[in-house]
Amino acid sequence: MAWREEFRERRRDIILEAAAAVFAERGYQRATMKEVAAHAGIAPGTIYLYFKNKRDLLLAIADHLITQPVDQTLVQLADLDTETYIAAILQDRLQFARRNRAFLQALVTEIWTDEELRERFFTQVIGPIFATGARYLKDRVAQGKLRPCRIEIVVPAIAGDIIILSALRALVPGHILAGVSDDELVDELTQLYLYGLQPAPEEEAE
Amino acid sequence: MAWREEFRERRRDIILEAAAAVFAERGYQRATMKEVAAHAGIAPGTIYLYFKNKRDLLLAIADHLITQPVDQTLVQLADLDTETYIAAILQDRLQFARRNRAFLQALVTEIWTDEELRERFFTQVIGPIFATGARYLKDRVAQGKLRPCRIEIVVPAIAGDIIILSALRALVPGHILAGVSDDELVDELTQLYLYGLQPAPEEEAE
DNA sequence: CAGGGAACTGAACCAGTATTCATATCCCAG
DNA sequence: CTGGGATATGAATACTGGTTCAGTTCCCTG
Repeated sequence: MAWREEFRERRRDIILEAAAAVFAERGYQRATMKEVAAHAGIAPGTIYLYFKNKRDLLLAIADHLITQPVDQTLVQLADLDTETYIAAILQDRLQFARRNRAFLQALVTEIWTDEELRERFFTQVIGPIFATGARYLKDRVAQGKLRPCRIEIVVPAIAGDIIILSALRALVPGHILAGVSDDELVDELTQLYLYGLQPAPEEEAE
Repeated sequence: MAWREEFRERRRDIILEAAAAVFAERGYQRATMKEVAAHAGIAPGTIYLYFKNKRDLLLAIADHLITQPVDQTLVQLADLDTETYIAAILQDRLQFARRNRAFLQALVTEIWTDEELRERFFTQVIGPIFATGARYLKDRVAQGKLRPCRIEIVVPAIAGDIIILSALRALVPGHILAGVSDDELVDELTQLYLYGLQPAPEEEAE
């Protein structure tokens, strides 16, 4: 009997992924239930056996992100030296963005105008990520390994930057960041955040 | 006779601003022409005497941003020292974002799913801004006043960061960047981009 | 003051779409 | 094989909202 449950669960996932794909492609508002159904290979009516309505589908997309195992990676890496750690964070954010591209983009189109969705997303998804970063940074500063800084500004700056840059790259591949790879992006930003734009002092050879 | 033209022009602006406000508030898709009309204090039909259709209204919003005088500020400031200049850029971007909040936010909701709009926005608005920044940075690097870096990454990083942070602040004032002022934001980011997170060498007292 | 053109109005139209539900299909237990 | 519960279907429904246009108002000109 239990396998029935599982089957149902799997089908729900299929619909959810189809919805994410279509919403990401066309935006939540202009995407139609018919399109979502077609993409999932089912009839429109079937969706309503798994989700209350269109909006419920959107909220489920948010929940999907929320309930994802939060990156233990970041916690485990806390002993690495700063440079490696920052690079690891950036790398990790990039991969998260890539793995969940459709889900994230589906949300992005609605976040700006949907109070409830925004609230959910920021407290449940973004908040914990920032908290992890903040904890690490605070430690390092306390140890004198990083200069004192306003952590509540620096953390969103770093985490936001990598996301926005990869979004830019994906969105307008022709112009901005054309032909820049993940690794190049991570390297350059790591340098920027660690050492800034100051020229290296003369006496310290590379 | 000419004053008639001018009157017409002014009314067009009123409608455009109303549209930007309503689109920003509700998002382009869910905003109705009736709402725009009400906000402008006219009848729905009247809008169509000034704009072809709803989409034309959106494109006009983009054009409004495009035809704004591009910041001579940035060009004029090119002789300042690096720290002042970067702070000035960030300040300038913040003010631009503030002045055009409604127009920008109206676009943001659609950019993700509208190829044409995205193309326009990035080539006409973002492109020139990046170009100015890139030119400056290149000069400085050539003069040895900044370390060599991949300019095509650093410029979007800096320009994007300040925008995303101010957007975050406006969007979720309760959580992220609660109570951080423009000046604090600019100061902290300037330090970050110039000097990074490295602790200051011991021998150099503040 | 009369005539006429320009600007404005908002009710009506119609295309598109979220949701429902009567019907069909599937699949297992008896 | 067969009855029936669960599942799926997609045409029909109801409604929303962009756009039109016949009628009205406004204001200038002669």
